Amino acid sequence: MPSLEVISFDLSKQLSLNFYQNDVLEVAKQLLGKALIKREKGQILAAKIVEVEAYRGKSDQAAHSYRGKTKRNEVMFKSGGFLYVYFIYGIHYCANVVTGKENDGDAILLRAAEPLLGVDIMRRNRYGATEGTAKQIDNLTNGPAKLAKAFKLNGEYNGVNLASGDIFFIEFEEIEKNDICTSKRIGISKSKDLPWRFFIKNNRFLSK
DNA sequence: CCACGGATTGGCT
DNA sequence: GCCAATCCGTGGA
Repeated sequence: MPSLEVISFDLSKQLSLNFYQNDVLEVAKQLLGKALIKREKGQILAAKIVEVEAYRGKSDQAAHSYRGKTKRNEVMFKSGGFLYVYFIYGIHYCANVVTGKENDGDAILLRAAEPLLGVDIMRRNRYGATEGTAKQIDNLTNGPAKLAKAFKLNGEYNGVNLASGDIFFIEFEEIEKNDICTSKRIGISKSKDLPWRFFIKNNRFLSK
């Protein structure tokens, strides 16, 4: 893991829409090692994606899109390259990347990431201005709702274009094929046996 | 119309 | 390990 001081970012390596417009399982694996970037009030937030889950509109009963388009899930039916943010358990937001073609209903849940830049802002977003630096960096973005909160990805960001705004992904780190692990998805009750969770082996920032 | 439960988290026993 | 928090989309009556 590179130290924070020597990381250099090439924001011109922003991924374009065609990156997202492929099969959801392919894009999910390719998203590992990419950096999620958000410009927030002139500052840069960045985190390396270390864990994701794929959801597929057709054939996956756990997908919000499985029963067809509704007001809530309509963004999932766009073509790849949009952000789908949903509200869950009355408290939390979770952020997804829409993939594939229009009306596929496929998306990738961002489950965990490794903070790279803007850690103090992430802390503030997660814990409020008063809690400062006491909280450990490990707990900032190691879960889907934690990541969404650290990046302040709430309902206002549902439907934003990942190739033409202040939120996008860039090339960051190539992940060895042997370091990409697969498992069943977490926390669902339907289609629970599909092996559509992907994560970087032994990474310290995986969800708990 | 109403009841149910969810792609989670954090605090308490 | 267990469970409350707290909203709202969805599905059955």
